[in-house]
Amino acid sequence: MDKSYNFKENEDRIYQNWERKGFFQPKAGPSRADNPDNLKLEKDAKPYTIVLPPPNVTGTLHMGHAGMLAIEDVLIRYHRMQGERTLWVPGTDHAAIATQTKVEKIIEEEDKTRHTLGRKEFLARVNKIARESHDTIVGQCKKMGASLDWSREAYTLDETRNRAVNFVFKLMYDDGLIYRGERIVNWCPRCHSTLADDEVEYKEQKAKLYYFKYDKNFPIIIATTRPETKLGDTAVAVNPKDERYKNLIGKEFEVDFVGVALKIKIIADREVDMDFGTGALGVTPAHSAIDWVMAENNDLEIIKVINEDGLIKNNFSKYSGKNVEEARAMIVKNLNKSGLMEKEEEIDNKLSLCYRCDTAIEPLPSLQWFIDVNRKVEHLNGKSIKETCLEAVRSGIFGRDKIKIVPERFEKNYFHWMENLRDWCISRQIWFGHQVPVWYKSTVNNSQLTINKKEDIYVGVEAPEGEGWKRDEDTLDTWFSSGMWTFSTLAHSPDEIRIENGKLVIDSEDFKNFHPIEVLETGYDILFFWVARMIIMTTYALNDIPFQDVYLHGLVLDEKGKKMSKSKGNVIDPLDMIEKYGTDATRLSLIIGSTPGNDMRLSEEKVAGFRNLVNKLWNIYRYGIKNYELRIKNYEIDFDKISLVDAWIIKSIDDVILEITDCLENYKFSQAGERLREFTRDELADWYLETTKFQKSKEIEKVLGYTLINLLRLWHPFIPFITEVLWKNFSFNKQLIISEWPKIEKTADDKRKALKGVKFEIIKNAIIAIRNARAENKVEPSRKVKAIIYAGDNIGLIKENKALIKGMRTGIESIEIKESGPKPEKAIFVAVEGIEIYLLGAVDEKKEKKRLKESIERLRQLITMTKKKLSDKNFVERAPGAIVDKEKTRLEEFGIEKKKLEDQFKKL
RNA sequence: GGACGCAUAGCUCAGUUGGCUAGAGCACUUCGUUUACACCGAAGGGGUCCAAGGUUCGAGUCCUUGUGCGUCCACCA
Repeated sequence: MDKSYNFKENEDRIYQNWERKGFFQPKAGPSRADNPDNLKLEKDAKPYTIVLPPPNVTGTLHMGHAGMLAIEDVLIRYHRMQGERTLWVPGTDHAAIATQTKVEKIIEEEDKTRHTLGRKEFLARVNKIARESHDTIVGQCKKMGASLDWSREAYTLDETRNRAVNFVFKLMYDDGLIYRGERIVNWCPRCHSTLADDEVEYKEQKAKLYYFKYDKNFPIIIATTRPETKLGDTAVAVNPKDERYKNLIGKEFEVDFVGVALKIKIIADREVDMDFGTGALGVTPAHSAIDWVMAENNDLEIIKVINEDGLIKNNFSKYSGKNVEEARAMIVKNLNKSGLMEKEEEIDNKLSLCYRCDTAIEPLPSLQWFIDVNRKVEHLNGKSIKETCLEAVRSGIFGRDKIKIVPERFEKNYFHWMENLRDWCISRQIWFGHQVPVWYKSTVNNSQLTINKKEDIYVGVEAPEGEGWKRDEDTLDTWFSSGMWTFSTLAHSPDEIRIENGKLVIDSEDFKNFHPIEVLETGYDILFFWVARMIIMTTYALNDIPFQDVYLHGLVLDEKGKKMSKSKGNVIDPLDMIEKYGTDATRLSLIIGSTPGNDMRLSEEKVAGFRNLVNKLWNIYRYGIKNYELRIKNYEIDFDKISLVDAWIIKSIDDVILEITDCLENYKFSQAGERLREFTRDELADWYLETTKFQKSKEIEKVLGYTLINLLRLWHPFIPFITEVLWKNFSFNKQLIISEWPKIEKTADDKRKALKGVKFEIIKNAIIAIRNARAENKVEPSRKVKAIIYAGDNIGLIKENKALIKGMRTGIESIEIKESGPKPEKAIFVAVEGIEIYLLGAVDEKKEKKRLKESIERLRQLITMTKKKLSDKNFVERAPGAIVDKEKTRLEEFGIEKKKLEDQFKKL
């Protein structure tokens, strides 16, 4: 064995071996110990499912993905070892807008646009790039050691998923949930496309705020930065509390605004800020989202002023055909000329820009498809989507427990978002994605702004029969399809998806076995985008929840706390880290120190640190194998033959098994990793292994073997590769990945139960005391010294382990042990002779006294409190009997403990 | 403007329902190369747990207010 662990020799090889043997499939597990090649789990084994949040096929995986893979793989490997039928479904997301934009940028360099290429050829280009990206992503997942079941891989835009999308769309349409309506969208006049809200970029700039009246007879001065849109005003809104305008509310005026006739109604709206401008807002329903809502509430006429090229539409006299800047200049000029302009003021303004071309966004009304979140439907037991989704997390629904979000505080965010949810716009004017499954009679132009007659629209899974139908050119919001991810991935061909009695049916074994999934592990940044959408889609389509738990991880930031991005050049590539430090170290660096919902800073030093830890583990085994025969048939320990240190380490690993199991059951990955690190280095390597160099125990092979095999099992979910390599040193014919998770037997014999593990601490204390004594007095290392230990009651213990104390880096040549000395009896005292100083205490008398005093005081307080509690009628009446009994028991225990401490104190 | 979060050692962070002397990693100081490991070992220094007030026998932990920082949502007509 080499001095250092060579991960490069092992990782790819082992991954291929696992995959080839089918260990990533749900049938693999520890239940068939005798025949590892014929894996089969009992049918009644509990299923455990995670679906991988599908990475976008826009490029390569970053550290955030790596962290996600590491955490999910820990869960999957742990549950696999628990004997559950474990399934982790891989897949990728077509990420409609992101992918299309990326490809548009590429073809832009060839001086082409998607329009010059045409839909078919453009999509071919997109698909090619998506496929390349997909292959890279799959390779990266494998490098991370992720035990994903590749035989079940899915894609959000493949045929099976498309089938599910079309069916659910149709179901919702038939239920009246999906409707077509107008809404203000962010329109880029240059790209000729709508933009999602998060694709709009804001730029701080100075802008002019113009104060003017529409005409001489109009009573109110309004303020605006965009006079050209005022050609489409149909109202002026004021705050209902505003005394200045109160008496005008409800009145209507006919005005001549720079040569264009307008009808203006004065309306009241609480949204209006009384302190901005004149406190009066010219309402332009067609070109402002807020105004649109006001128009809906007040039943105002909608006049469109600007067209899709950013030009003023027809019928606006001389302004028609001008672009917005020209029109603005003309109107400002006219207002000045006619004396209607009151003043111009410079203000700070945020300009909305297209993130692609920096063109100013034009808010325009456009015909879109929506999902009504407030309509009550029979399919949801007469409730609305909103109500259902709130209930699913608040109290549970469809007979399931409530969906638990970890960390809990995000439940508040979820409720807040869901309560304020508006109808979900699901159509997008891009080509890459699930095309809306709607056809129109060819006599109707679907980009027009009129709503079609009902008989001219066909909604279905396949194209309609007959001539003259033309499909809607729009595609669906990417979250519409990824919202179905937990169940759509469990179908493996389009035939398995159908509608029955107005409900979606997934007719596959996998769906029956694995839905709903156990936990959705994803980033908190997509709680609303994705997690909420999954709850919407699943509760509606299946009348079930998509998942029981949601675990939200944080973002992986660079060491300065900044988001990693290519433009900043601060990206740490997971593949680089794997190449340099190995997958195991990379995984640990992402798990330890990462707590749910909190961002994490990552540096290369951190990864290097964990490489060192992995190497430590390697050397622990190297030592063990070199010095002991560990390939033995059984590791049953004869408790009569073990030494004090053996008992200590057995007790310790047993405790660790319980702790790690508890941590993993409760999503405390970081804590589990830290505890394992502590045990591995501080307890096993630094103490137990050191003692084996000096102690003679007959059972040492079994004890060491028992400790090591359990340690490997506990570490395996975190660092799968090195643990699998080391596992070979033991006499198991089953690979570690499908071995049992360690358990502490309930039927353990009395001797095991009696293991306290604390006595060795006394020896440890003596050794540490001697080391300290030497260090503090700066003894030359070569100087040979003699130690005298006053051991008190522990004299037997110390005597038995004299050799150990001498050997454990104490630098002591000889030891004399005395029962009593010049100091009190209970404590151990160490004296180092042969040098100037004479005596040092292992236990500081002053400190000890203080500690005892404080402990006694605390117990006194506890007793007071408990007595008070028990005498409180309210408490006794309110608390169940068990709690009252518990309090009584505690009171007794406190009393005994207090007495003990008081005795100790007296002796001091 | 609305909501949520964070503030603990020089740095990065743990600290589960209030309860042993507030912990870890890195960094720092001193010592050490004894055949598992220099990708190493031993010992050590360093904290008014942001401030003020409150609840409690007891607060890093719960409540209120303030300060600083961050994130998300809405958005300035």
